Amino acid sequence: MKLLLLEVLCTMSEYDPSKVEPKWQKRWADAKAFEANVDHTKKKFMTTFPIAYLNGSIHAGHGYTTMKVDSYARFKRMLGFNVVFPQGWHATGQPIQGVAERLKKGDEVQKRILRQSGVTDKELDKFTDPLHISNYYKKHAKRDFILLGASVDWRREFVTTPLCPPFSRFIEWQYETLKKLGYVKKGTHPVIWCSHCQSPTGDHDRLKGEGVSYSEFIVIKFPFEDGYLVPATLRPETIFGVTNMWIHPDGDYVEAEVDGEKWFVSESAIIKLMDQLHTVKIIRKFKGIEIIGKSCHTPVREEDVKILPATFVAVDHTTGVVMSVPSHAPFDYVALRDLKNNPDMLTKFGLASDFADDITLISMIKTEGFGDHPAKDIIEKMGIESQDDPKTEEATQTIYKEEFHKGAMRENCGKYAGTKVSDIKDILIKDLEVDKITSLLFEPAETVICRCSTKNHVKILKDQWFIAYGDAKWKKKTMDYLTKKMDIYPPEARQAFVYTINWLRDKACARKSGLGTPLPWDTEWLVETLSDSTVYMAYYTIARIINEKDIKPEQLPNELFDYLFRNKATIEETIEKSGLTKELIEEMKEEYEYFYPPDFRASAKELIFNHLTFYIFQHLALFPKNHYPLEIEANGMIMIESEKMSKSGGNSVTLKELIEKFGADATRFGLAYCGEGYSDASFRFADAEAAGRRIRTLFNEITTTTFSTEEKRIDQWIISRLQKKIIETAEHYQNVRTRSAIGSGFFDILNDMKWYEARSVNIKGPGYRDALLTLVDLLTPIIPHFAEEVNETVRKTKDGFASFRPFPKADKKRIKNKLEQEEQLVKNVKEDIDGIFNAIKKQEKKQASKIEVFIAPEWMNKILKIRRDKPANLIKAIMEYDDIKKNGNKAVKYAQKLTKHPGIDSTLNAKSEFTAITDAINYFKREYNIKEFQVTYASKSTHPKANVAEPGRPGIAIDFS
RNA sequence: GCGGGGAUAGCCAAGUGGUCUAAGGCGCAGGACUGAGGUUUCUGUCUCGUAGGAGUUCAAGGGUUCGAGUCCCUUUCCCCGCACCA
Repeated sequence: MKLLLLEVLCTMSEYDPSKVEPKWQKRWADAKAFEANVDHTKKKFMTTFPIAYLNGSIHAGHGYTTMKVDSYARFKRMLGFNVVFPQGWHATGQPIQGVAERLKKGDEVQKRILRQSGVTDKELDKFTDPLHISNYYKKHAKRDFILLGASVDWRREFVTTPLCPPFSRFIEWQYETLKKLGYVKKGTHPVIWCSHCQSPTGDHDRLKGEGVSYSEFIVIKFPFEDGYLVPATLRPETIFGVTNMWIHPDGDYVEAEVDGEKWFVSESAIIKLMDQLHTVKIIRKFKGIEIIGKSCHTPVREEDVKILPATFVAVDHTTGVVMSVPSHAPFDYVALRDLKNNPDMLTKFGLASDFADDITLISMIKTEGFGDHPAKDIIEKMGIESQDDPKTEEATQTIYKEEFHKGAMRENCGKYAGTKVSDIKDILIKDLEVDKITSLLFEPAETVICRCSTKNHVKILKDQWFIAYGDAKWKKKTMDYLTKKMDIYPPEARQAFVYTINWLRDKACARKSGLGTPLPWDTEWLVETLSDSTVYMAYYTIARIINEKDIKPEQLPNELFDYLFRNKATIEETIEKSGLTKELIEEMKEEYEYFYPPDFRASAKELIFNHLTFYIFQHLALFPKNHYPLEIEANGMIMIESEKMSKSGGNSVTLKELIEKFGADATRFGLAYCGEGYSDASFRFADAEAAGRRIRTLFNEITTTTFSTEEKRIDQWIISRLQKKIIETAEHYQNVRTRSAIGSGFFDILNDMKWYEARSVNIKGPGYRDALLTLVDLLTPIIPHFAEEVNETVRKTKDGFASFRPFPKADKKRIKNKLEQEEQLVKNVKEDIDGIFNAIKKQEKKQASKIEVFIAPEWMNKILKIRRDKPANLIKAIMEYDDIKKNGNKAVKYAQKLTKHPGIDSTLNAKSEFTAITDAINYFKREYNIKEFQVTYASKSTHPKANVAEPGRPGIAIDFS
């Protein structure tokens, strides 16, 4: 029977998130609580989270950023704003097709990822259809947002690409407008290219060379026979130190007609030259050995140099011809030394054994810390024996770095003498170009091998469509707007925006494969992912009407968008072209004018370098000034238990898994608490679990505690503290610092409540009740389901949601600094007593019989007060007062201590200290289980401990019986 | 390589010169409660210490200062971006 009662009690008080949370999610939906409509009596607030990509489940990372957005949205709602938080989906590009294709091939990793997101084996073969994939993930993603309790207005949903034809129309309008404004134009662009697959090789398509980009090599034309021998180099300035040329004796070379000139290059260079927009015709093929021993002519220095054999020459790299600068290039030095030391390497090719002997090193760069011939020095120092030694590469890097940063051109470099190496490249290239001595050749910085195992080269794509992010005026406008008008959270992220705006060049905005909206004027091209996701937030404002009225793409002509978003077309034209009623069009216009621009947008920080910056650029190009975006938050990545999350690595955690395990509120708490600001966050399961426990016990406490109505001193104290916490917490929310908001709005208040309990035993008064309920309000943006439940069961609110309660307002009149200081003094005294007890070894610790506390004499407070006026000489200043002077040595010592430690201070006077401690006598008696606790003015006692009393730090004497 | 951000105790993290004592959370240990477990709560959690003390610590090394986790320099390591890819 007793057991039964206990169980009943348990179930009664048990807070069960798995029942409470769905209940409130349903009620919010039924009441259309988060559906925001135009309401001119209220200020609007539009907040957005990037459209989620539909190639996988919503995971913890989405959850992390979503919590920044949702808690901010909920905070603003409590401040009285008419908040709209729309959400759409992203399907543009290759990845969704990629999933389908990998699945067709039976890829096991892909199958595992799909199974993890809840796909049964039976359904698996449907996922070979991209459309099915995006629909599937869309459905699940929306469900996950709802399960988390995100306060989204779902009427404004859409998906990119022709999967949602009205949205495609919006993109068509966007790009036609950008083109009209001159921001979209045609151009060429180099890409890493696979000649076998006939397509650019993206990072994910590479067997080798992930993340490798291309470098610009300078091809220099050395007159040779009736044409040119053309080495390619990254260091054109070393042309002043060229002593000979290197050719691989066994290499396949060709004589070819390149843009009307005759070039001698490796056979493998031909395809690169052709793909880099040169006209090329092969005349004949030959082996390298054929021209070894001949001479060519150096441009600039105007001398003949010999062509010599070298095995280190990589024939398939650049042009397969290398100019030799043995003074500064380790490979060249070693190769030359080899030839001189082994005459048979020369005689083998029919050359005289002393053929290379007359070649002397030419030093042409002076670098601090190096001799005349840095290559020679480093080779000898590192003990490199031959040109095939791998250390030679390392030596090359070292010299290149040093010379580039610290080196300057020597006197033998003509008009360039004295120029820094780091500056010369651009100057020299310009000069050489004028004389038509050079040409550009792009080559991957490191070897790139395609999945099809073909070695890749660089191809320059023609007729590419670009967005002119490199446009100087557009950049300046964007930069000005960013620096003058935008709020960026956290502040560190601003640097990244500035950097990105400066660095951006024209960006290719269309591709030929994947999903996407075709460019209206050139339909074989599809607008690519990062380009169709820049201003879609404007579409949210009209999406509700388009969805509800089922408006067809043909009813959305450019004139409509021009009228709505740019004030360009007239209403009459718009009605005529769209066939929509005036009423409907004006309704759309009103929605847009009311809700736009997005006030707030949050995303992971890596998107600053593309998406978030494009977002600013394009808004400035397309929309009127009053509709430019306002605040951006960029957060770090989320890690799980300090490990990077990776889908293929198998430690990816879906949002749904978290919610099933901990409940929505505990998950929200965990996500909000695991990080903030620019550095990476780490989600910890233990934290989410602890949050769940705290929520349950908090609920029990709220529902079961009876409060007294008598307001005591400690109630005033906690209320005073509370006002400060309200101010702090509101500030943290405003700065999107969810972790700090939980710190001040939850943990700090909880600690104050603990102290309150310790001080007042079993009585919980109005202050405690205030703290408890205010805490719930402060946390409503983080744990809304809980807040709703409290609102209903405790506040007995019949209609209206906790989500719309006003955010607590601090009452500054209730802040009592003196009272707080007095309470702090009590805490300090407790800590000191604890310190004393701690210092006594446990086994010898006896029951204390009496504790006596000595309050420092008032003249010491006077010294503190005098010091606050910052006199030049404190000791001199205090001696002008007789009451201090008569304490002589003691006063001087205290003054000296204060000078040494400027931080020591206390503004309470002796009388306040006395009252405060006296008020806490019962507390101390209880805490230490003693009969006698006495407070005495130090001036009235001869006890030795009375002497150590200082303001803010009373003397303490403990008697043991 | 270039640009940006970092490195604080077992873990996460607050802390941009001043109470000679480095918040808070998690975890862990012990006590209380319980038949037990969980919850809750108290105490402890760098070292030494029978009177509130002493010493050592904030990636490493150096410097500035009466005083440095905090400012400066050097080094090492980590994260993000470097594009046509979402």
